[in-house]
Amino acid sequence: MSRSSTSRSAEGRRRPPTIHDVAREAGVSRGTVSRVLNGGHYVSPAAQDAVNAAIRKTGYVVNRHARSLITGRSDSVAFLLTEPQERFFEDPNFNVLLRGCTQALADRDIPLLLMIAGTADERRRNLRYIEAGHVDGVLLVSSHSGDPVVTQLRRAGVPLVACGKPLGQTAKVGYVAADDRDGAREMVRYLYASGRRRIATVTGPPDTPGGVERLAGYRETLAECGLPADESLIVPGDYSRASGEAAAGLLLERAPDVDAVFVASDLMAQGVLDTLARAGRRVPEDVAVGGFDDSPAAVASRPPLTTIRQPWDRISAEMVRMLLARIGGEEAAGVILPTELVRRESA
Amino acid sequence: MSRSSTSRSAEGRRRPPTIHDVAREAGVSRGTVSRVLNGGHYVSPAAQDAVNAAIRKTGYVVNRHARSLITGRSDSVAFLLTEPQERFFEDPNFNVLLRGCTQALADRDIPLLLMIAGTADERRRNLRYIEAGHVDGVLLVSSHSGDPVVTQLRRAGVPLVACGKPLGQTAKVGYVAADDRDGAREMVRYLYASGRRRIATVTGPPDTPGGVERLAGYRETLAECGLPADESLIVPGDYSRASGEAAAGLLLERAPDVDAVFVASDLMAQGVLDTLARAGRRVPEDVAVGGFDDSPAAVASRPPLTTIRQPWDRISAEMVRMLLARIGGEEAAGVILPTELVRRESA
DNA sequence: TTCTCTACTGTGAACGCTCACAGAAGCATG
DNA sequence: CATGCTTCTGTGAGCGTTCACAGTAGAGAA
Repeated sequence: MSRSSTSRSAEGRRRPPTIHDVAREAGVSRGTVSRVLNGGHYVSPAAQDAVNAAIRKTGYVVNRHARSLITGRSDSVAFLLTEPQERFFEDPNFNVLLRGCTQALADRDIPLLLMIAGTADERRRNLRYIEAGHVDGVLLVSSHSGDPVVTQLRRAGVPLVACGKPLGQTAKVGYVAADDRDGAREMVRYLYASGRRRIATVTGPPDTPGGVERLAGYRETLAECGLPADESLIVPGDYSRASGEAAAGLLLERAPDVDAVFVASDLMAQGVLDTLARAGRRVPEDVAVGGFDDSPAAVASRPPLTTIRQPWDRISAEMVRMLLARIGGEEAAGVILPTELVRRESA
Repeated sequence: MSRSSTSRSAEGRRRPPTIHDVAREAGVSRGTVSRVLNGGHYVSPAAQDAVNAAIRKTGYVVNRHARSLITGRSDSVAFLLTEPQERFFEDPNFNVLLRGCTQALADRDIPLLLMIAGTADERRRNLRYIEAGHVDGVLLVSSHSGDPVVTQLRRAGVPLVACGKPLGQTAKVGYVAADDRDGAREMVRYLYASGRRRIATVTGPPDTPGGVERLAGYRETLAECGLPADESLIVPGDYSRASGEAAAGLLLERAPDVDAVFVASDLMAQGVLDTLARAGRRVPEDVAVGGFDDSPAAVASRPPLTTIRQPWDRISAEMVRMLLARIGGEEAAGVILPTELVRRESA
């Protein structure tokens, strides 16, 4: 009555081989095959070889559903993107990050589930999915602080690693971030060293780590260099190109004698360049412009942007490493990675 | 010996409720709960309500591993990206596509697994994963033709929907594409209608659908309009900005009297604009420039680019719809969606 | 010899679900 | 009153794996 060994239906996919087929082929029991599959401890070399040969011969691939059912692990992780919907997708940094994480996970044979939770409804749905244990951990990319997702996932006990230092409760939340403050310091120091004395800044939103830390670095360095703290030189932005344009306009009005601008993102810096060009200021002769991110836009802009490189490849690799460690039971920790000044023509 | 009902460990996650817990809570059997979960056929209204209440009360979420183990379906699909590694991630079109697919799938509560197969090794690994039945279908984004992945997935009988018409064997492969040829036609017609008579083109690679079809549309329209077919007006590109710059340089050399260029991608069009600006040609007064894609770059470029909009939102929605239909047993089909001319300042 | 220890192997029993089937109840038809 | 149909419900089996446990064989020690 039951189907014959290695049966296949006439049309369609053949029934994939099970651990049982492999065991029969190798002349051992299911248990031994399972042991080979899971590290090969307490397996004789002969059995080991027989099983491996049988796996090759049958084309066996483990059924992850069956495995997950019993182990309680899913061997997959979520890449969860919350908040500002399409914003992230336009951000070149995000691409690099997603790509890096996918790669790092693939190396460990772990699939990545991409989740986008723009609306509250999507957030609820994704949260339910995650809390149901369908993934072992979450890589969280959330721009703004006070994200309710963080709190909920923490409460549910789901291993979590965030990109960028969460501004609120950081306990029990692992994170990997670039050294925003030090990057800002380096840029402002560089502008100062090249002779600039009226150094302005265009900031990011005050509820993002980058908005806070880069501004802090700017302030510290001015003080270090003995320059006066002039609030009219500090203009807020929201990371968008348009806000960079507007900020530069405001700046030229308030402080026409400005000779350098440290802009908290490359995208905004492009807007600043546009406004400066329209106002007839030459870059870098009249005004030096420094960006942040080293996005592709930095190379494409005219003139090419001197900027601070964020080590996205290292960030993604570290996020994955940390998440897997957390899944393995390790405690939460924070890692801050160094940035690097990239000199181009704008400063 | 066994754990008490709804047991929870002191620390860590509590044991999630099973279908059994729900059944007990609702005073019905597992079977009835299962029926409610799967459409509610042959369930009395009273039982229906009791089960739904019990689900809410217990916070039950179906264990997809257990379900998949028996149904043989995984209720997840792969988004498979093959070939040119980071190229795609720099392409804004790709972002929109990925986002659209994630969204469309999320609406149906189906997770998307992101797979990147740049190297042959990654291709092999991902293929093994897919063929093992870990996903129900594949959304394939592959730029170049003759992709071995297509053949292998077809042979394995995995439901497959490609983005863009596969140039090779199209039988049994579903695809969704923009109407490249008609888009090109519309642009060239528009250039002609605005009085241009020396209309050049910068093409995409000849092994991509966009490279072939957009060129064909260009040729057809010139003939229609009674303009001579002048091969010196056709310059090859590879979709990159740099290749656009180079192509425009070559073009100005070969045909200095050119008064319009239809460029097969916005990115290349930006390169063309750069070269034209350096050569002192005004756009659109001296030379009109038309792009293709309507990427964010089209708005950002100076002057803003007249271009052909690809309906990425509809493409992604249709890809998902078609894939699910194929998983449901429907035959492969091809869908071609209309493009749209977007008038800005460059033409 | 006998015992213990180690290295290895096989065997049920789960994991949480769906599916097929059997059966019960209600109602109309012969 | 039996028969059939429809609607609904519960039950046992089994999906493919891992895990705990029981067992075997061989080596070395007493």
